[in-house]
Amino acid sequence: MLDDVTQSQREPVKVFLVDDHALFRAGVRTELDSITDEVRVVGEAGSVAEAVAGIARTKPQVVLLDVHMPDGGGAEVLRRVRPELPDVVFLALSVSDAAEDVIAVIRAGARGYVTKTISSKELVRAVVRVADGDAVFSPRLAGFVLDAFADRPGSAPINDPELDLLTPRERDVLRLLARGYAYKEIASELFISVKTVETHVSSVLRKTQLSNRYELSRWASDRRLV
Amino acid sequence: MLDDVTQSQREPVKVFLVDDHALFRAGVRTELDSITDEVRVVGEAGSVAEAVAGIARTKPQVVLLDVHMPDGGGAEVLRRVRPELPDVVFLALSVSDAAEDVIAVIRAGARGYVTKTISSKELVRAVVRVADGDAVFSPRLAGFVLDAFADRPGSAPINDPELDLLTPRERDVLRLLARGYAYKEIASELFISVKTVETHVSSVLRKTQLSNRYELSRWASDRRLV
DNA sequence: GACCGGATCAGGGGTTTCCCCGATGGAACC
DNA sequence: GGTTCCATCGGGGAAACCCCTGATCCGGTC
Repeated sequence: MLDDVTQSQREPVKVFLVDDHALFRAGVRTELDSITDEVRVVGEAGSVAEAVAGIARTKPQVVLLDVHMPDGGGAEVLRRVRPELPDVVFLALSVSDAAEDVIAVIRAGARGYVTKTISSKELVRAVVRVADGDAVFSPRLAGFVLDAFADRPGSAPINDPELDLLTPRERDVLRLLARGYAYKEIASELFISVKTVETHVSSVLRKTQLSNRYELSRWASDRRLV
Repeated sequence: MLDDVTQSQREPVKVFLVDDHALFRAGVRTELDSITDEVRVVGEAGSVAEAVAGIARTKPQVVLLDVHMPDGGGAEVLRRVRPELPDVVFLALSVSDAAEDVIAVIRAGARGYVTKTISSKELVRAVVRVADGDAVFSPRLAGFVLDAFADRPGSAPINDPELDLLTPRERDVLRLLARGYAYKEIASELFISVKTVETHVSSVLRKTQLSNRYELSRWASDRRLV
């Protein structure tokens, strides 16, 4: 926020664009390249796989990253690129202003999150700032991260739309499941049959949109259910 | 960052100062009250106890909070005030730019952290922004929070006798396993066959004395391998 | 050169998980 | 008195997981 460094004195910041809409990429590229020489677009990609390869090849300083893409989220790109290239800075650029999207991509290592309502000029400024090591967020979005980071003051295990959907019995099962119990063990613990356990697990998986009990285990521990 | 709301149109933001140096408080109060009518200082305190009482009495929107005080840190004020007055916003204002100070006070619920090198004008702007629900950090400081929040990829996983027993490849497999990847996914990620994945998992289970991959998942996340 | 450990792969077999389907009894709500 | 939701149970099947054994190749070490 307070950096008055004279940008014109240095090399342009090398930027890589990741977004599954070619038209959007073209727009951003044109805007960034035309309005300033502070940034320079060195490559772009329309999928996770392309992004991983393209970033490794072009070695940008900053990656502008769409959060939702057909073959995986922006977080996936982060997870695959960061181990190899820890110095690349990621700035999420998304239509979504949902807290869970922001948190997920920041948790994966992005250093900022701006929505696509941003103007070209502001985007340039945001790119330069993250390249300088600053964090950049659209208004309100930083609060999501801080809330998630802060110790909730007594405010209990966390409330979530998905969590509210679960019935009491489903939570019982989930608690044990997350602790590593096998279905059979859960069954004997709760005095119900394995089949009933399966039914509950199925419901939980469906309601949480997760695909297996391993993710469920992590999901539950994120929510302090264990 | 992008809010162009006309401040002059609304009520001044009510600010409470907490700092153990009376002279510093006087300076801030004079500056804030003189240079603008966007903010108004409604009270001040030189200790944690005074702060808790004063904030409850004056009901400010924003509290400027020193991090280090004789009878407890700023985090202590936060912990005691927030349960009663959840709508009060805290902005840390400190000489320290140490990561642990920043993290501690943000974890306690502060919505920003600026150092005392800030100018009066910038401080006013920072106060207004946090009152608007934005997060405000001096340059570089936000990065500390994001780093602490992000899943750490390289940064010092815990060491353990069992962990030392694992071969590098076994750790690769374990990392993905703990993230909820299926064997098949791990195989394609690491360019090995499912059978090899099974072998590695078996070795890890044997070495860690655990009985299945769910326990393994929790074990790994306890050790920050994920 | 022999030995050992790490990494890779494979076969075979048993267990567990997951996902369809359907069913019953009870409570709550209109 | 029907409808809806919850909790319970089951069959059948596909996929994934776990374990055991055995095998090859490679890079160190003694």
